[in-house]
Amino acid sequence: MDEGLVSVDKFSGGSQAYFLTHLHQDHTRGLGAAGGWRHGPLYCSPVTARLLPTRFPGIDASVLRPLASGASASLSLSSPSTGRLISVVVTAIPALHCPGSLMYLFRGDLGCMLCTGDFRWELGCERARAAKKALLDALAGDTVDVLYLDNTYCHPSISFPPRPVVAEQMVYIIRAHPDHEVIIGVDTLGKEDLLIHISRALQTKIWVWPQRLQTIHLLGIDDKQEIFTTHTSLTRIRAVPRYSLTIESLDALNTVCPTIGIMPSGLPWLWKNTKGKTKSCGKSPVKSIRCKGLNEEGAIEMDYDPLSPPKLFEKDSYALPYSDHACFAELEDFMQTVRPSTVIGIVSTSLRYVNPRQHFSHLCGDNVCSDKTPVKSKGRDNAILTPKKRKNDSKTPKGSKVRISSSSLYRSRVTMKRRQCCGAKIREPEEPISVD
DNA sequence: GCGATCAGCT
DNA sequence: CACAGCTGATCGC
Repeated sequence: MDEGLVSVDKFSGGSQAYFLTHLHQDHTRGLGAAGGWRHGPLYCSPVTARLLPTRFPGIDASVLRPLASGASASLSLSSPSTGRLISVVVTAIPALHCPGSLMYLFRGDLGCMLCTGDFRWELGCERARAAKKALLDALAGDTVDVLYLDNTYCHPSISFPPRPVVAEQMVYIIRAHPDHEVIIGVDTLGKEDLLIHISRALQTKIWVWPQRLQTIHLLGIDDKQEIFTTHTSLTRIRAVPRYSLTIESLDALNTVCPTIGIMPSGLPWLWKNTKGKTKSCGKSPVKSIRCKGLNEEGAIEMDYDPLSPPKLFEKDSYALPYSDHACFAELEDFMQTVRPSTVIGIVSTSLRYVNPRQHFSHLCGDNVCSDKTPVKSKGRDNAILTPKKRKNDSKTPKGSKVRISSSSLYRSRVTMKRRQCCGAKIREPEEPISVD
């Protein structure tokens, strides 16, 4: 296969065109290289293009090639080995992972390849049905030779409800704590729909940290500032960086006033109650919930008890299966729809890499072939058609002198700089707990 | 001294 | 466990 042509979510150079699926940090490594991005044209969604300069100030707007959902672009590449022209048409498909997230379908002289990036595939929701139609339209009957699949939750034991259902559960939980402050853990991008739903249902504004509000406004959400605020005095509900929602931070907040924490996440081990039993994928839920108007049947039955959701910690804090990645049934439908010749998972860890072929070989065209998927190192396998020189173990050279002097001063400055650029870690926002 | 990158952690 | 992402240490300019 010809190499050095196109890269998806990989920005180490050596390609002729670059594609960014969405603006989460684990997909943008290499984009912030010194002196700005200059390796080649960078394709992404218009939303991502709008947000990019805030994350990567050095980026030159002239290299950006915004591609709207459903739109196509023609690429004229040249083969690094023969110099011959290679024509490729790329089409952007909504990925429904976070704002601005896309899949990319490549068709042309190299065959047909689909890179999902991270995606969700809730076919009970209109948005996903539209995405499915866009994908089928773009495919136009072609067979996908290689599918690069978001295999984050590629295991039959993993299922979660559509996000609107979980959003309603969240409203339910907050309503059940009318006198509590509420802390919700979120990332730098994503789950805006969830927060908007909560705000509207409870007629309450939601506090976010300043950089998060900037992101929201760049997304074109809440221009009239009716939903989000950076003033804690206006609301009891706060969305804080996910990593800052800890036992310690909740304890600290509870010394001031009663506070619950809510972690919307697909991570299965979070949905355990205090006795350590997994609830939402277990056998007999205590109760189920009906949410009306979410699909044609008018209701979705839930295998989840909204009255006593799993505890995040041993406190009034909850984990909800609100996932921005497809669950197993959704992956199965996706595989059924695409029926690729080959599938490769884009997510892997050193401990557990779930090869999608393990579960979906019957949905692949080449299931007679032996498994040629390379053994994965920790990280994501995002590159396509690029020189596959992945360095697996870059050992840190030892032997340099240990410098101790002024290091603490240096540390704090680094931290301050990062906070200015990326947004601060918020532990006890604007709460006068102990000011010293 | 500074930015980039890695290891470690949640 | 680690979705995505913070933190501190270290490297190289």
